[in-house]
Amino acid sequence: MCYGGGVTDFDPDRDSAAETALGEQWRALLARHAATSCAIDRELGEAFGLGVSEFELLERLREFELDEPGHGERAQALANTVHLSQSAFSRLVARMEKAGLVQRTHCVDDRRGIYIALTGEGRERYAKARPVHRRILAETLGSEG
Amino acid sequence: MCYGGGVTDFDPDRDSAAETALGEQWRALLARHAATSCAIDRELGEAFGLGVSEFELLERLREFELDEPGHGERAQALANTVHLSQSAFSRLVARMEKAGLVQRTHCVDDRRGIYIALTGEGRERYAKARPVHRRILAETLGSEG
DNA sequence: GAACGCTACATGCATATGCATGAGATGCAA
DNA sequence: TTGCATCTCATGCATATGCATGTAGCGTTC
Repeated sequence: MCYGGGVTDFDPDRDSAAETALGEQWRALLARHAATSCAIDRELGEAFGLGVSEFELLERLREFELDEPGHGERAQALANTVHLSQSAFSRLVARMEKAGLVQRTHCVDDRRGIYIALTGEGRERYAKARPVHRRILAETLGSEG
Repeated sequence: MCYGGGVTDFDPDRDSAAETALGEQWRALLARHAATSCAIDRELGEAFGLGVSEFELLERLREFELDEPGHGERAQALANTVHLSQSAFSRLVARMEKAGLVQRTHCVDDRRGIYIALTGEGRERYAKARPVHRRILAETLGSEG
């Protein structure tokens, strides 16, 4: 009889149960990420000229600012929080400085580093964009458990 | 005394509890997505010349193929599954055809549409890449709950 | 203090992406 | 049949990204 196959069967075209679960988790993550970041890019882009990365950076800067009002934050400390390569982060900051949302200043104690700080315009733009951002999160993440 | 503030206080710089939860969920999603897709791009890129989108397309094609061996799948049906714009999807298929992984054929019943099918090389590449992909998912998604 | 390695950020280059548009095919209406 | 709207995929263009590299400043060793 066929006894003996059971759970030890191996089919190279089939995942194990654990693999299947992870695969579904990954697909769900991809779908959510696409839907949400797409909506953010579209709505915040149209209304405020911001993308996902731009908004994230504004938000981190605002948090740092509330936490410790000062001269801004080191670039290195911020780069990790927005999931960009060092070069992409450098350009992101350059774009946003050009747009008047942030300001770069060289550190006095270590002239290799730079501080990045919100401008008034950046603070204002973030305040306006935040409700929209939160609404999008509620719409795209809230209903799906 | 300060009685009377309580839960009705509104601070434009603070989220409600629900907003905070969604915000954290979104940041976690961003972090996981970045870590996982980054690892996939790096490892599958080095070993097999595949990125996240390339692997996803191979996987969908393989699934369709196992489900119903035939002439391939309509482009339109696949485009939605990989979270790309129509133009990006078109170019993805073009790249992969050039690399010998898939094959495009015009539909006979509707000559506007195309069928996309795995080649032998595509099937083989997918079979080799899949264990690596699954391992990365286990490493980046498995441990984080 | 000169030379060396290391760190922090900027930039050249190749590429993947999205939007707008183009090109070909279909179907329907007059 | 002709004309027109629609559909499916491809392509021009602008831009964001990553990798490799460049540039400037720091620290250490001799």
